[in-house]
Amino acid sequence: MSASSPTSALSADDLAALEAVLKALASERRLQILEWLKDPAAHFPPQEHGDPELHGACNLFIVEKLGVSQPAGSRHLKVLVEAGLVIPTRRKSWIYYRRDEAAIARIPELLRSI
Amino acid sequence: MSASSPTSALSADDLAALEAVLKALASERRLQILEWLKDPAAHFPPQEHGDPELHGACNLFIVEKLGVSQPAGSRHLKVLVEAGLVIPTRRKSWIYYRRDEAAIARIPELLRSI
DNA sequence: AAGGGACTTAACGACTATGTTATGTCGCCA
DNA sequence: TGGCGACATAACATAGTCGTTAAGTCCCTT
Repeated sequence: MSASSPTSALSADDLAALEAVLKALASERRLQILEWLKDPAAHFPPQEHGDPELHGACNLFIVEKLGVSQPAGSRHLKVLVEAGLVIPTRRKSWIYYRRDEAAIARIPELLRSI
Repeated sequence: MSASSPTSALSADDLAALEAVLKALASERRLQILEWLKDPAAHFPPQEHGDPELHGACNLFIVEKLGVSQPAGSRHLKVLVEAGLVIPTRRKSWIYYRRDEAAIARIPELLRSI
């Protein structure tokens, strides 16, 4: 995305890329996940393997806290991963998710050009 | 929305409100409209009534430039209005739309708390 | 007041999103 | 190595989005 100067015109490609990120974000469930992942240790049970600080929260914990079925929860996480907003870490037979703070921090900047 | 301090926790209400704005924005067509409305005079034909600078662009012009049917275009505009991102002005039998710059400027700030 | 132009509403179809349950796959551990 | 636990995939139902065409409403002009 060519977004750097605040008031520049946005190309069609810029708009499409923006739409993709916004679609991933435009879900209360997924916003909630991002919110929880700000502090995994505070929002999820202690994990035996996978440091909450380092690797984030386990798939199952997130799904359970969301209160939806396991496939539904996993799909939300997949959307966030594919949008580049969270980073998955496989460890043993679990998958941990943590925020990609750099990518998330870029979003307000992108929005400044709309 | 209680968003003011950058790293504060977001309430469920905050998340729902954010979702609403993001859903309105998560459309290439609507992003394109906002882009055009940055400079109506540059993107739309001259209008007899309704100053482009003051009142924005006419519904019909926007719809035509979008390249969709008139009801489809009007619905996109309605979404933007209901999200508080553009302001409609009725004049004669036309409706002009302009950006609500204050509301739009608030969005990146809101996104800083996710 | 009749007609036309601008927009809205209604009704429909296609596609996407989000949820479900059932079933697969696959790594770990006993 | 047999089985369980964690996650993925499949198949399906429902709801929302976005497009269409056809009517409806309503103001303006003549």
